[in-house]
This record gives sequence, structure tokens and C-alpha cells, in this order.
Amino acid sequence: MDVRAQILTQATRLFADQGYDGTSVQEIAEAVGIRKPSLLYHFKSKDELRENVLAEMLAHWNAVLPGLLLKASTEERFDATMEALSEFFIEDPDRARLFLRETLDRPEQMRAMLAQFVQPWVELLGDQLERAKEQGLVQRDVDPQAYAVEVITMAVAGTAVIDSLQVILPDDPARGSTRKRHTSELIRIARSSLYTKSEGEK
Amino acid sequence: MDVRAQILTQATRLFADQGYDGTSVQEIAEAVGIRKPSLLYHFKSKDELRENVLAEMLAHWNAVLPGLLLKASTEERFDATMEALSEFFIEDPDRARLFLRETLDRPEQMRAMLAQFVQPWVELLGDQLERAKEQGLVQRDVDPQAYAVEVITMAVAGTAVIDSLQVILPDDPARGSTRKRHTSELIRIARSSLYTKSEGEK
DNA sequence: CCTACCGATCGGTAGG
DNA sequence: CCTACCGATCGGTAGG
Repeated sequence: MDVRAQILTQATRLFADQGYDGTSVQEIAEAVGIRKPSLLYHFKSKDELRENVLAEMLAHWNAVLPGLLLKASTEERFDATMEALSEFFIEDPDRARLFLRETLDRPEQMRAMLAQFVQPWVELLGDQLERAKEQGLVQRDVDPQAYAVEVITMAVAGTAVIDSLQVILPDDPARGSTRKRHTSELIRIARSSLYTKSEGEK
Repeated sequence: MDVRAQILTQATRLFADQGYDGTSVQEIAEAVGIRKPSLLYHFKSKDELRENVLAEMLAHWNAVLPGLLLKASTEERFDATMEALSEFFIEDPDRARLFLRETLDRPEQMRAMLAQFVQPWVELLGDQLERAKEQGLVQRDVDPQAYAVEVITMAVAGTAVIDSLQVILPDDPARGSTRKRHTSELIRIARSSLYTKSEGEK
């Protein structure tokens, strides 16, 4: 792995762990095994590094998420999609925490990002839910866009804070690990608050 | 208002806005209208100030939340409780953002806090849901503790990031403001994924 | 509650 | 990719 990629990897991890302001350039350089001025040769400033970390995260999401969401729309397999979506965040909690942190730290910038990358998919999902409502498959009082936003919030935030929840949501022999319980209940809530009963029951 | 209270108010606002590491003692002192050493006379260190800000937030929650949750259990008015819970966070988004930030920044410490202040209520709510399940009022596949955690996560995180969501969830003449749409859908999801259908329908 | 000041660390640059 | 160094700001203290 070349140095640039190593810098991005360590920066992602440290920004997710400690936040942008809580992480020094020095600390990232040490994690990579180089000196601070060497890092600043690859990325001209700490801010430029942050932008590259975010761009990489977005690129990864754009490569994977469309497939998940299209699967949902074409196959009407909402369960499988929700499970994939949840596992997509669980698989790399750093990304979920980074996303949440940036939304808190730079709401203005995140607004622009959401408009560009998330809104089209929420819109598309909204249209499909609207049609499913007309066919009686989906509960009539659903607000499709708001529903999508709440479910995504639950998936992202739930993943970001999962490690703090072990006290409240301990591993359970009958129900599985903390993560499993979180994922299962997230999916159950999302499904059971969406479909009409005849469709929602197994 | 005495100086100590002013310091706590401004520190709460700035920590919620910019995070602990993103806020300097100097900045808080300026917001209050005093010099930095004067602030450090009232709170011996920045860390002690942070602890006091958190303690004040917890005190406020402990004074208000038990009433909300007891109302839910005794009156079985889940809707009203969820609405009150959501409005409790919406009313002061600073507290929701601060809570989320601390969970990200100091997960270890937050684990202890959750164990002390949140777990008892989740346990109590869990027991009541368990009994309601036996009576057939609540869907049989609900994981009560996990359900409580997901709904609280949705309420806190949703409130904390609401301002960034206006692009995705715009004001709508038929559905109301962004906040209204968030609150309504949150309550709808929570209710409709909990009760059995005969009970859940209006 | 203030002025004056401390060492440590910050992001970043010069120059090789 | 390094050594050497910069001014600015950080949290905190002395002393009144």
C-alpha cells in the first residue's frame, strides 16, 4: 500500500475515533510512520486531508449503495436490502461515526453533500413507496421521505454508538450478540412499520 | 443569572455546536464577557467544566424523564409519551447533540453513564413490554430492550441532525415543517412497529 | 474578577 | 521524505 493510501486509512480511523479537532497532523503522521512535514507534502493542509478522507468515503458509498437500493426497488425484497444496508454500516463503523461527526461539525457542508448524494435515492425510494401505497402494499399513513430518513438515521447512529450500548443491550443466549440484536430489531422495526399486515407477516 | 450559570449555558451551547476539542476556554469566556483566568477561577480546568456541563444535563433529564416514562407505563398512552419524549429533545437540540458527541468522544465514560441513568428505565420499559406481549397487545417478535434503544437512538440522533435534513425533508404544505415531519414519522414508526394491529389502529 | 505570563503543542514552511 | 524552525494558540498559573 502506498503512503497516500496509508495516510487516508489512518486519518479516517483517527478522525472517526477522536474527531477532526481532537486529532493532530502529528498523530496521523506517527500512525503512518513518517514525519509531519512529509504528510503535509502529500496533503497540503489538514483541511485538504479531511476533504480527501470524505471524498474517499463518498466514493465507496457511491460504488456500493446504488446496488443495494436498486435491489430493494426491483425485487421488493425490503428485508434483504435493510439487512445489507445495516451490514454495510456495521462492517465499517468508522464510516458511520465519521459521517455522524461531520454532520455535527459542519452541518452547512453536509447539507450540500446530502443534497447531492443522498437526496436522489430518498426521492427514488419515496416514489416507489408512494406507488406501493396506492397498491395497498404499504401502510397508508407513511410519509415516504421521512420514513427513509428515520430508518437511515437509525442505521447510521445505531452503528456509530453500538459499542456504548453493550450495558443496556447485553449479549443474550436467546437473541444473540449486541450487534445482532441491534440489526435484527432495526430490520423488524423498519419492516413492520412499513408494510400492511397481510404483506408484512411471514 | 450569576456568572457560574452563564458559563455553563455558553459552554453547553458551544460544546454542542463545535465539540469539546473544537471549543477553547478563551471562546467560552468571551461569550460570557469575562477573561479566561476568571472562568478558570470558577471551574478549575476545562475538563472540570465539561463534567459540570454534563452533570447539569443529566440533572435536567432526571428531573423530567421519569415523569414521561411513568406516564407511558401507567396510562399505556404510548403515543403521548413518544410525542413528549421527542419534544423533550426537540425543545433543546443542544442537549441531544451534546449527548451524541460525548457518546462518540468518550464511549467508555458514556457506558458508565448509560448504565446508571438509562439502563434502569430501559429495563422497566422492557418488563412492561414483556407483559404486554403476553397479553397479546404487543407484537410477539419484539425485542423489548433493543426496541427501546432503537427508538431512543432515532429520537436523539434525529433531533441532533435535523437542521441538516431540510434539503431531504423539506417543509411540505400537506405534511408540515421538517421538524413536524420528523416527529410525526418517528412516532408513527415507533407505534406501528410495537402494537398488534387491532390495538395499533386508531 | 483582572493583568501578565508560562511551557507545550498546534498547523504549516524553508530548504534540502 | 527529512531536519530545523516559525508564529499563533492552547490550557493553565502567579499574584494581586
